[in-house]
Amino acid sequence: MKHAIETQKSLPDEALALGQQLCFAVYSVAHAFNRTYKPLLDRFGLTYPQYLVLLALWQSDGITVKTLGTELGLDSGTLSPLLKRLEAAGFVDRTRDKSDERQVLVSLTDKGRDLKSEAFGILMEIGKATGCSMEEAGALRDTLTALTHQLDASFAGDKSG
Amino acid sequence: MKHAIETQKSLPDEALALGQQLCFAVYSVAHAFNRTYKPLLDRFGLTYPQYLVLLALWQSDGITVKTLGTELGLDSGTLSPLLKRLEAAGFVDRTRDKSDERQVLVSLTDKGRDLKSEAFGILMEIGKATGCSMEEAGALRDTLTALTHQLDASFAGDKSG
DNA sequence: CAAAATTAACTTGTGCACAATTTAATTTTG
DNA sequence: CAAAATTAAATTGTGCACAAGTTAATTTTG
Repeated sequence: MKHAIETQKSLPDEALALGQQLCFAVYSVAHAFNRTYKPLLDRFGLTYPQYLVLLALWQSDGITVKTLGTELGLDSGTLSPLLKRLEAAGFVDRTRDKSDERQVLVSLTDKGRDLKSEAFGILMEIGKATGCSMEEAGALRDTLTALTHQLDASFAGDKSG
Repeated sequence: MKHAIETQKSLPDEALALGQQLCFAVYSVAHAFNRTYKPLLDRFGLTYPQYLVLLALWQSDGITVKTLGTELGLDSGTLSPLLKRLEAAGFVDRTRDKSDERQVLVSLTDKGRDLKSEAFGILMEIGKATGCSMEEAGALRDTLTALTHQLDASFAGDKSG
């Protein structure tokens, strides 16, 4: 009697297959990117999330942990220990904001700034590994960004409405 | 000599912006899916990776840890503790394979099998949250799956050649 | 202005994810 | 057939990711 007369419209069994799921395709490609980045970042002693933090800082140095978190979609529970490790490795400095002692300003050291020139090389390697043209990559990126916003909106919608 | 003559073409600074990166779009949508699944899975006391394991088992019950790992792209270092938790929660059983004592067979309990009927509802909720038609979702899934294979192939290619 | 509410960062605890190592079983080879 | 190589799981150690709770600074309000 288990899955019974079931779902009427009766989604076929294969609808549940891993290979059918968009979420699993996303999950898998995220891991694949991680694997691809790893050897490139290992040379600098960086993890992928640490590299994302540097990408953010190369665009706007000296921002708060909060701002960094907003850009990356991470909270301080993730960022605090990560930034400590980046500081220990000599890539960033963390200083209390004099005008608001609650905040901590994250800024690049010389070592952190210097690494930026290497990032262009990493970018090219990754671009090559994807096998995508700039246009394809850009289109896919925009599709995924839109999907992220759609999912976040649905999520927020569930809480209130 | 690596990427050598290189930056000649001189990628502009904005090429490094987070919003420009395909990898960051992937990273972000993966987290967005996680957030969307969380309230749906919390009701059953499941995490998202645990749910993926059940999806695999609903298609083919009684497989080895190794086979499960191949399907999910995970190793025993991740799966062993995860499966222990799934067993403790009563969703699966783990038994040594009599014909090859190295292997452990993972099979669904009644409780684990029963949960399958709920999965169709989760599928629908997620589908709704993505705001995609079946066709759009399928096309995006196929694009991402192809990209995963491309990245894995580049990765493997780096090690040998 | 003082009490209450809010905010930013940090801390604690749980659960992936993965590299590296260990242990035990099986297979290959000499 | 025994030694060597391989294989499957599990274990250990590091680093995210996130919920929940803490602390200290700031802002809001009565």
